[in-house]
Amino acid sequence: MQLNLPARPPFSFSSVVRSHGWMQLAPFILDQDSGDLRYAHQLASGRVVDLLLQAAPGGEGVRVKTGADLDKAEAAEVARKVGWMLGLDMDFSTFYARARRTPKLAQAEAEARGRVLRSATFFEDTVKTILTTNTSWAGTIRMVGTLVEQFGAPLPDEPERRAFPTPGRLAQSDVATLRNETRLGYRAPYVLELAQAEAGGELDLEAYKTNDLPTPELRKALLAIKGVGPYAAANLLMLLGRYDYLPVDSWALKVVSHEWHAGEPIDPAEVEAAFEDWGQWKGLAFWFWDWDYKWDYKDEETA
DNA sequence: GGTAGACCTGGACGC
DNA sequence: GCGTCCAGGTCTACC
Repeated sequence: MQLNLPARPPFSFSSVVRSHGWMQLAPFILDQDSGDLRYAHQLASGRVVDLLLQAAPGGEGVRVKTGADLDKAEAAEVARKVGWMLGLDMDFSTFYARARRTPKLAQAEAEARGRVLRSATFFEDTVKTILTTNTSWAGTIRMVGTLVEQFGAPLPDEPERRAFPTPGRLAQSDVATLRNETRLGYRAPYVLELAQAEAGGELDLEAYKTNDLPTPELRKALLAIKGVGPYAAANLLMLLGRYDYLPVDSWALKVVSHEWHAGEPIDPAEVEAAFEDWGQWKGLAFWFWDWDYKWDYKDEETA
């Protein structure tokens, strides 16, 4: 079965996929040669499907292929989820108008930068974000991979590949297993607590995708999640399309320091100050800035 | 409100 | 091979 989904121009499938490191995290698999992205996903019905995402001919959208025969409701769910993951209808025209006048962002529109790859559910993105904190990128890849391997539902025709675990499945686990076998370390209780809250209905992360709370209030709600601090909240807000806060981590301190402070140690306030006048586009300007300092997470992975 | 120390893991390094 | 140190954000207790 095949779906062709249009995107608001400008759109580049490759730009979205390579917007950050998510395509290296299970259950995503990126084919480096073709640029195609595979994603195992468990639908609301419980069925696990393999989605092959690729640039549509002409580059104006995305083509979704799956070996599964989807009924009407399942096809609509896949279209909705993929639309969210790739931000197909997002509009960056205001950002581009400003970026055109900024040499370090001059290519943003031509390269269709702005969209960042997201997981199918905000629960998945929240867990993944917690697993990026206080560890190396290789550690994040390992933890997410093990979590999917141990708790994800398998694809019927390819059982070694699994979907990201549902909150309900993770909620049935326990801290000792997550800590010692999944090797999440001290993050184990955070992930378990999050899964239990989501599965029990005390939390509805999926609703965060569409709610219209002012960003500071949404941030406050995210900060109330154990394991989510200022960096993780800003990262999650970016994934929700809110760019008013910067995800200041050690990488941010490094690139800003080399860009404007001759490599001298700086504090988070100086990172914020560097992008203060970008207002609601702060996060995007920061994320797609053409830094002088070229180190990024990929260096660590291939080191 | 600000700060110090603890939390885990894996990699680098010295022996 | 073993032990030690360090980097990576967040939480909690304390001032």
